[in-house]
Amino acid sequence: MSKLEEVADALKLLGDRNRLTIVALLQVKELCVCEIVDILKTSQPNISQHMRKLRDGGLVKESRRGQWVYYSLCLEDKPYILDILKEIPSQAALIVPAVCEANDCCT
Amino acid sequence: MSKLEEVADALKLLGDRNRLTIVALLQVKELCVCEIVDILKTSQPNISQHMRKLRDGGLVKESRRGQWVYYSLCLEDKPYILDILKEIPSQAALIVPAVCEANDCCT
DNA sequence: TAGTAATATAATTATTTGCTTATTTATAGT
DNA sequence: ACTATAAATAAGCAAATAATTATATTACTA
Repeated sequence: MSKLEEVADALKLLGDRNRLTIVALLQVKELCVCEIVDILKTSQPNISQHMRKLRDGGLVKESRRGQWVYYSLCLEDKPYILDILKEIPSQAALIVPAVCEANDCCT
Repeated sequence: MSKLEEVADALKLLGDRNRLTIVALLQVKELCVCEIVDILKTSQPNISQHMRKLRDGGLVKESRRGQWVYYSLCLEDKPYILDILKEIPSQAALIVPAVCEANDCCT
């Protein structure tokens, strides 16, 4: 696959409102699936499938800890994506620990 | 529309192999439709429709000169897109003036 | 080890998208 | 005015995509 195609594929991943929000959220801190579901107000399988696409595209990595799967950004080799994220206002305010306090998942 | 949605829409536009190539080509120089058709080896209506999307998304501007419509980049207010384009190898080699010499469109 | 919670996968559906073919509009040249 | 060329638009279609619902997997806990 050419470099251009690689970039196009990454941009296609980010060209979705939900996925771009997820990546922006992960810039604040790593999150578990349940918290992303809670923030984006959509179904758990929907988020699960978005996370798989982001993982297959090499944009995030996962780490299972107990019951929970935590996702974090993986953009060391993709500085242009960080430049894109700089353009987006911080999504930090969306992260409220309600679910996590109930679940004891994210500290 | 939120800033995030604006960025997502722009990235969706660029997340297509043909459109990303077109934008990369326009970084080299403005081009008329017939030359883009020739370079990308696809149909004229296909390119026309891609150009309309890029124009509606504010990424390119057009200028008609005689029979020909020339497109050029319009990215002053979108520096993050220039950062993306830096990631892509120059597509200059794709531009060969065969069609334009026959048509007298691009100098 | 039975039950529960978190996540993933499968199957399905509805929408969107990229492309094709056919037609129309716009401009130039005779 | 008539013809030719460039580009845009319209209509139709197949493939891709985002979402939903249902089910399976994994891990903790009592």
